[in-house]
Amino acid sequence: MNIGEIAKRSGVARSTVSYALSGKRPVSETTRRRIQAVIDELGYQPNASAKALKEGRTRTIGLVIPPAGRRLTDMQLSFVASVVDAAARADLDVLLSPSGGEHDRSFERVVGGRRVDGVILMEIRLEDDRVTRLRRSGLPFVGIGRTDRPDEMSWVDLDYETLIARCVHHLADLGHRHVALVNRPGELLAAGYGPAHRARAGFSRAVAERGMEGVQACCADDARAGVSCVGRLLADHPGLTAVATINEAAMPGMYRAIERAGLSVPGDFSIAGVAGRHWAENLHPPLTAADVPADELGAHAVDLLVRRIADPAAAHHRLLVAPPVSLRGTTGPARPRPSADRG
Amino acid sequence: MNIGEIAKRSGVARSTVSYALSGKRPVSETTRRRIQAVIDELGYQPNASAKALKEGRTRTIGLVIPPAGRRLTDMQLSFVASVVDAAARADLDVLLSPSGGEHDRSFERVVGGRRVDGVILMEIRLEDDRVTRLRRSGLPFVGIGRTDRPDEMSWVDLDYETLIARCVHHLADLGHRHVALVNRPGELLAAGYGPAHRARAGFSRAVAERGMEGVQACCADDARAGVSCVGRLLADHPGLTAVATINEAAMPGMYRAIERAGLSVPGDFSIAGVAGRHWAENLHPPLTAADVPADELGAHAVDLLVRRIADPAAAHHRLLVAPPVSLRGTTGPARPRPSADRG
DNA sequence: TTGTACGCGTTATCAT
DNA sequence: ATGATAACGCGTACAA
Repeated sequence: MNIGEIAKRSGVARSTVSYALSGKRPVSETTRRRIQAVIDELGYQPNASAKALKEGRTRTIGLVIPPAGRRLTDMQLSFVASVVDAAARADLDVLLSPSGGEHDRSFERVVGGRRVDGVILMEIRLEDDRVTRLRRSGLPFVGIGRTDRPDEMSWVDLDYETLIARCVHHLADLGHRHVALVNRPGELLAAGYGPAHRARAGFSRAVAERGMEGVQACCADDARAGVSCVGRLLADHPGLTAVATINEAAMPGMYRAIERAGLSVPGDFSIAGVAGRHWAENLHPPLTAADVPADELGAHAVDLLVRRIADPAAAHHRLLVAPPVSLRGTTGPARPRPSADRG
Repeated sequence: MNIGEIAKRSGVARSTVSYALSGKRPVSETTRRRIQAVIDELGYQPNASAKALKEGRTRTIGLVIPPAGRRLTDMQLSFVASVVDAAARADLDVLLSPSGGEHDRSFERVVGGRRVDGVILMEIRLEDDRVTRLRRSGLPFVGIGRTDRPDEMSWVDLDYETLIARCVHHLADLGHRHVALVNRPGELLAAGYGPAHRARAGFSRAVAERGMEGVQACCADDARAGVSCVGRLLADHPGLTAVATINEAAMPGMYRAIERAGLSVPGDFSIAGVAGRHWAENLHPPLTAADVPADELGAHAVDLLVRRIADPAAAHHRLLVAPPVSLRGTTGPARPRPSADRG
């Protein structure tokens, strides 16, 4: 079913069908209705490829997500969901590209083949080849996250530095003197993943400001790693009474390790973190955490991208959010650990 | 950068460039290298729309996911992730369409505009307009889930009926005499959502076979609903000692309700369910559940779809899986409930 | 190897 | 207001 067929059956010219659909030239009501009747009958829809080829835009955006194999965290999934929803509201389709590096085939197809009008990039590193590649390509893009040159691109991001600092201050206010940061995986930190670095910085700063003792640990993104990571922290630091963390996926394991050590939360040990609201609420007990507004962030990213597509030369926009810490069930006054002789 | 430009700079015809890239006609090694040099220098990649227009295929598959607003369950997200990964391995891109009904704009764009070579459909209902629409369109498609006419399409699915029956039998073996089924939301059941209906059937059958007393409840897909649903079940049925469930998202709430009733798991009360392995393991205590192999199912769906695209006339294929129940920490011998006078 | 028609929708032009 | 015609976007594949 193509436009020529519709024209033939309606007894009009191809161009008339096109104009009837686009309204870019007046078409009499009678012919318009006749054409529409045929279209409805045959269920015609213009070929998206032909349209894209002619118009030079695809009405599709690319969403670059962390690559295969690695399991996405709840927060990342929330971003994906919110981007897809926001795009659908703007009548944009979303093409997913699970790509980590610049030379990923999927990434190259999406960026190089003009399959999309713009790209939303997730899990950005401080230095990121994909950002370089996208800038070189001239394709509009928006980061969920940012590089170490934040003024050179549009982005939305969480202020992990502030958030972790707030967690530490909250714990300090409760009397905790010895806290740990459970960070994202060491590979990510080594690869220059921004949130991991910024969480570090915020933690170090806050700990110094409050004259506390702080330890940092990296932890893989899963429950098992959370168990061993916190298990080790508890064993190595008898004075430790609290943990701050940005590692969502490890949280269930962290709870387990604390329980296995014979400690209760929040009676003997406190946890504060950064997580999506649902995730924090589903933990048991519910986690005191800065609630990440993934929905708004994703929607905002789409919004920025749509604007950038409309005017690629416009100034860059940024949005850095630092949601407040919601007090739930996992932080309480510091109490020396039962088996801790020193600390 | 288009193929004409490459041809000009290489001093050859456009078609020669095309043949040099596709290898569908011999091109002398010297010219091939000259062309390649120009391509590398300019970073040329063929325009995907033009290619799709000419070839009649997009090398893209559509993935229809549950629509906006409703939060996707962990299992649904696992399906999405596995489909995207499997597609990437096959060098296929994935276009996401968050659509519930047939008249969804996004759905129509994807199906009607020939934007994709095939479609994977999630959360299928026993009678599903989208299936009708897809069949009418002639576009190859594969279901993750199936309608009540399972022989008319290709699909992969979980055998919820068997799985829930197994959970019930497991509970019966442990001496439980009075169990409840916590199903998916009532709207889904009313809308004819297959898994909800099949879970019902499996539950009723197994309960009858073992001469048990069974109650059924629908529950929204979130923890809060889980709390109130199980809270009500516990209050209304003093003899109840176990729950079987397919409602992942409600599970954390179910745990909470049981705890609030002063019962321990699995000492006083047992839970068995159907869930992704990660989800089951992350619960506290880890859930005894049939571990849904979402990765394999998603990959298999992509595989079926690829085959269907290659040969749309081929016979339909199906895959019904019933993974075994992994015993974890939530089921134990039946024990009359502390406050239960009758039972 | 080259020239060219084709896939399909859009839009400008000239004419009615 | 509408028709007829053709150019265009870009890659592919057949005939020459």
